[in-house]
Amino acid sequence: MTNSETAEEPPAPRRPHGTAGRGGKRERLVAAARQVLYERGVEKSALADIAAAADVPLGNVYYYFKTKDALVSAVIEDYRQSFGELIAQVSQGEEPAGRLKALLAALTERQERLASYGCPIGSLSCELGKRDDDQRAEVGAILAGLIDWAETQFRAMGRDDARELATALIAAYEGIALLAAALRDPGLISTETSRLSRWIDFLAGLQPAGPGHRTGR
Amino acid sequence: MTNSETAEEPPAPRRPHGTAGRGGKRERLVAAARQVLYERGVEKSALADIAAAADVPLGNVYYYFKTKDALVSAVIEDYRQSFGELIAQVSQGEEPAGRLKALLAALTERQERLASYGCPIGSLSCELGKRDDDQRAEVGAILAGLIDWAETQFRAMGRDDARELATALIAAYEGIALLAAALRDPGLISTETSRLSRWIDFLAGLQPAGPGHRTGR
DNA sequence: GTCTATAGGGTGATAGAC
DNA sequence: GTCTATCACCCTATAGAC
Repeated sequence: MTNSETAEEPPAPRRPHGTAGRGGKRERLVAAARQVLYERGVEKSALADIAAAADVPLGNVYYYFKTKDALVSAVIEDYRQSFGELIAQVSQGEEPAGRLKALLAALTERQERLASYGCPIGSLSCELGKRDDDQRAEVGAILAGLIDWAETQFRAMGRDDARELATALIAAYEGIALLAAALRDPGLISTETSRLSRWIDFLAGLQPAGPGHRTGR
Repeated sequence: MTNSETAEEPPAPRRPHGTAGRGGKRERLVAAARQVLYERGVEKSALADIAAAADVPLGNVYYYFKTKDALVSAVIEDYRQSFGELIAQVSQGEEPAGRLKALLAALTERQERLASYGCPIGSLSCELGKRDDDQRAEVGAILAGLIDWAETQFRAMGRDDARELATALIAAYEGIALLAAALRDPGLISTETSRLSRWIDFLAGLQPAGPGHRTGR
C-alpha cells in the first residue's frame, strides 16, 4: 500500500473499474457528481462541470461511465451506501425511540445545507420521479429502506400502526426539507425536528403531553 | 353554430396581451406549459413541446413570452391563482378544523396524479429551489401563503403554536406527495391525509383520544 | 489507460416574410 | 400579429492520437 491521497497513479490499476483503483478518478468523479448534482440539479449539471470539479478531463469521464445516466446511477448507489451507514450509526442507540430521535438529530445537523438545496434524496427523487425507469426505482428504494427502518423502530415501541407512523415520519422530514429550501429558512428544520422528537416521546409513552404540545416532561 | 372550438380567431384581439384575448393563445400556452412542466419537469421540457401541446407555432411563443423563464413565471402566477381559489373554496367551511380537513380532502382527490408526478408546487419548488432568484421566491410565496392560511385556522382553534402546526401540516403534505411519487403508491396519500385529519380532530379537542391535554400554553 | 479534438443532435432565441 | 426558416450555442458522446 504505497498510497498517497492526491494524484498518485500506479500504472497498473488492475481492478475492474468497479472499485477503488489508486488514481481514484472514479471515486473523485462520483464525489464531484454527487455534490454538483445536489447543488445544481441533474438536468442543469453538465458533464463538463462535474469533470472540472473532479479535476478529470471531460473525455475521460466516458472511460469510467458509459453515459451520464450511468454516472447518476453511481451517485445514487453512493447515496444508498451513505444512508446505510447513517442508519447503522443511529441504530447503535439502545431504545427504538432514541434511535429515531438520533436520526432526526443527524438531519438537524445538516439544516444549513438542507435549507439551501433540500434533501439530497428528496430532490433527486423529485427530478427522477417524473420518469418511469430504473433510476426512479433505485432512489425510491432508498426512501423505502428508510421507512422500513423507522417502521422497525415503531414496531419495537409496540405500535400496531408502525408502518403508517414510519411513513409519516419520513414524509415529515422530506416535507420540511422542501419547505426550508423553498423559503430559505433553516430554522424550520430545527423547529420541526424538535416537534417530531416530542411526538416520538409521546408515542413511546414517555411524555404525558399530546402531539404538538410544548410542555416539558 | 358558427363557432368551432378549435382554430377560431377573431381579427381584433384588442386587449393588451396580458389577458384573455379570444384567440386565447397566451392562455393555451400557459395551460399547456403548466401541464408539460408538471409532467416532465422544467429542464426537460422544450419550448417546442409546449408550443406543440398548445397548438401554437414555436416561433410565436416569443410574441407572448420574451424568454422561457417568462413563460415559467406565468405558470407560477397561474398556480398562485389556482391555490388562491382552492383556499377560498375550502374556507367556506364554518369551523377551522373543518376547513383544514377540507383542504386535505381536496388533495386526496388528486392522489393519482400526485403519485405519478408529485405535488405541482412541490416539484416546481424543488427544481427552482436550487437557484436563488425571483422565481424561487415566487414559488416559495405560494407555499408561504398556504402555511399562513393554515396558521390562521390553527390560531382560530386556540392554538398558541399555530405557526409550528401549520408548517408541520404543509410539510406533511409535501412530504407524502414526494414519497407517493417516489414509490408510485397513491395509497400513501389517503393513508396520511386520513391520519392528519384525525390529528386535526385531536388538536381541535373533538376527540377524546390521547392522554390529558391542555388547551394552549 | 489517458486525454484532445470534434462530431452530432437538440434547444433557446431571432430575423424577416406574410 | 402571425408564422417560417434559421442561427448560434451548448451538451453528450465518440474517434483516435499519445
